[in-house]
Amino acid sequence: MELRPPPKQQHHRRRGSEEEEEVTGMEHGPFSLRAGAGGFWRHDDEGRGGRRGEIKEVDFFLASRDAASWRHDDGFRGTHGGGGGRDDVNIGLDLLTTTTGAVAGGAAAVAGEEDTAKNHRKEATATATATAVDAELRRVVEENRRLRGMLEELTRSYSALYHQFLQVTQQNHHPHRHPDLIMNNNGSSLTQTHRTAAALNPTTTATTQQFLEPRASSTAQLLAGSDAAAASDKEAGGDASPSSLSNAGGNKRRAAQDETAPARENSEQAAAELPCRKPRVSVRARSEAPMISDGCQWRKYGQKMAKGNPCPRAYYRCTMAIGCPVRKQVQRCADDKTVLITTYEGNHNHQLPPAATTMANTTSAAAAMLLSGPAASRDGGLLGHHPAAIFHQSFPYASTMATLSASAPFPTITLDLTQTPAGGAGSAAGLLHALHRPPAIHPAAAAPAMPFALAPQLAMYLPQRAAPGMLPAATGLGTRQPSVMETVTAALAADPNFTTALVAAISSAVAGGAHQALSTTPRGSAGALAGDDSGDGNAAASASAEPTADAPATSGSPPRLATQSCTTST
DNA sequence: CGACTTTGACCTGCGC
DNA sequence: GCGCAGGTCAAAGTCG
Repeated sequence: MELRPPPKQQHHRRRGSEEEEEVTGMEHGPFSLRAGAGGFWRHDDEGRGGRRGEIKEVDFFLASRDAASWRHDDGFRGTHGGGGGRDDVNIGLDLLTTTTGAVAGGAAAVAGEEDTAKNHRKEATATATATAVDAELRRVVEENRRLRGMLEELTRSYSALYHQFLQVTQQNHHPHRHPDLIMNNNGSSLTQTHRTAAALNPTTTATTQQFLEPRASSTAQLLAGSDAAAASDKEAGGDASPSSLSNAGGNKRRAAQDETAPARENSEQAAAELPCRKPRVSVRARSEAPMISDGCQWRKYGQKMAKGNPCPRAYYRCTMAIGCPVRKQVQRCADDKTVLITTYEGNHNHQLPPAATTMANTTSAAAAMLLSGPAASRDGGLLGHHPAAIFHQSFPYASTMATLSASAPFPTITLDLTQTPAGGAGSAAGLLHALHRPPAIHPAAAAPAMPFALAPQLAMYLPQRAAPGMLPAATGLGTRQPSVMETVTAALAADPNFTTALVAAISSAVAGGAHQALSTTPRGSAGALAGDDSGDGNAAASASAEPTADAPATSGSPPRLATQSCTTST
């Protein structure tokens, strides 16, 4: 019998003062949980008469309307913020201007010496203020410079480790290389293999994953060999055997998957369908809320106590479409309970709402980045449009945030967004700087024949360019889609926490190609996804990047979308 | 009544 | 083969 925390159901169900108190406490957490900004959960609370006062989710992509009150609070942001179309100005300059105006007015109105002295004092005060602001600005810039240096060092270390990893992986898997892999390899390096293959055919992402999955290659070899049939039966859950029909759990799931692909034409397809081959993307974020809002609708189907962690792990299944295979696990970090670890597995078989798209793009792009390697972005040619390349071009700073674990049962890419540098604003500014270079992405987006089409998430940012097939609901809203910069700065304004800003920044600008590349499945749903790329764009356009009540994520949202809870005991 | 959460039971994979 | 841990199912309970 497994360990379980004391029953929390009653506590969860009966809204009491302590729950509200918890909410109150969360408002002071690193994530802004105020309802006024139109968070994803807010739609549910207000629109569906949900449980008031209950905050079970923190919106990762809270594009706060509070951005209207957005202000530069440091000089560096001001340096890069102007490109977002904002007219923000340096506070210090404002103060000076105001004071100067007061001086002029006073001089005109009063000629007395006392007033003159007073004006001199005011002027002196204004000068001192300007000096202080200037000094602060210099300090921030200097701190930013220092952090950049640290970041570059980290990046170098990461690259070195990554290449070591590639070498080790190549040594481990070369004897068991999949036939298709060999065909694609052409004697070139592992990295190059993936680069070329991925650029030519997104489906080869699955092939690349074989390098990352120790069991995968051996399985593929088994399936490709003379024992393919037997191995296939075994690996597929033995759905042909009578005994397995009565089995619950994994066999049923595999049987269900086999229903969608009754006849496997080759070993690659069979191997790729195995659940164990799905890579996972784990996002670590600091949050007091029990679950981050990623835009999708999730239904909790289980909760377990994981060994070595006092906090239970919750299992969620995507309910935005029937049969969507995507699942996620939510668990608090054992070491730091403020860190929420959300692990995604599988690929959506439906269009995603914008918020979900951003998260999917973020994780997928990070995964693509890691799968293809940091060197990929520096390549020209085919790889110039590889999602990883885009990710790198857009986020040269991001490589240090993501790690890949090949030791886990699943190839798991971890996006660690919990590490807030001391000069977070400086690093954020680096991202802002990166985001300020949209041409790195737009050309690829504009080319329909690219390995992946226009990133839907990005499409809505393109000026003068309506996403093809934009839903009337979107166009009818008449709301201006925020620019990348605005999204980032709005997030910064909504929540000074760096991780939040980071997520918003990455999510807003990562091209959808990465999503497509990684979401491509060998079953053909990939084709649907690829074909629906513009559909994603529709989805992205159908609702504003700001999840507001005006633009619900989906028309068919279950009533309790916002009240999904993860009862993580602490 | 439907949608959702909770939770005990069950299944599978893996290590010993 | 056994035990453990992870993952999932499905009945029961809850809520609007």
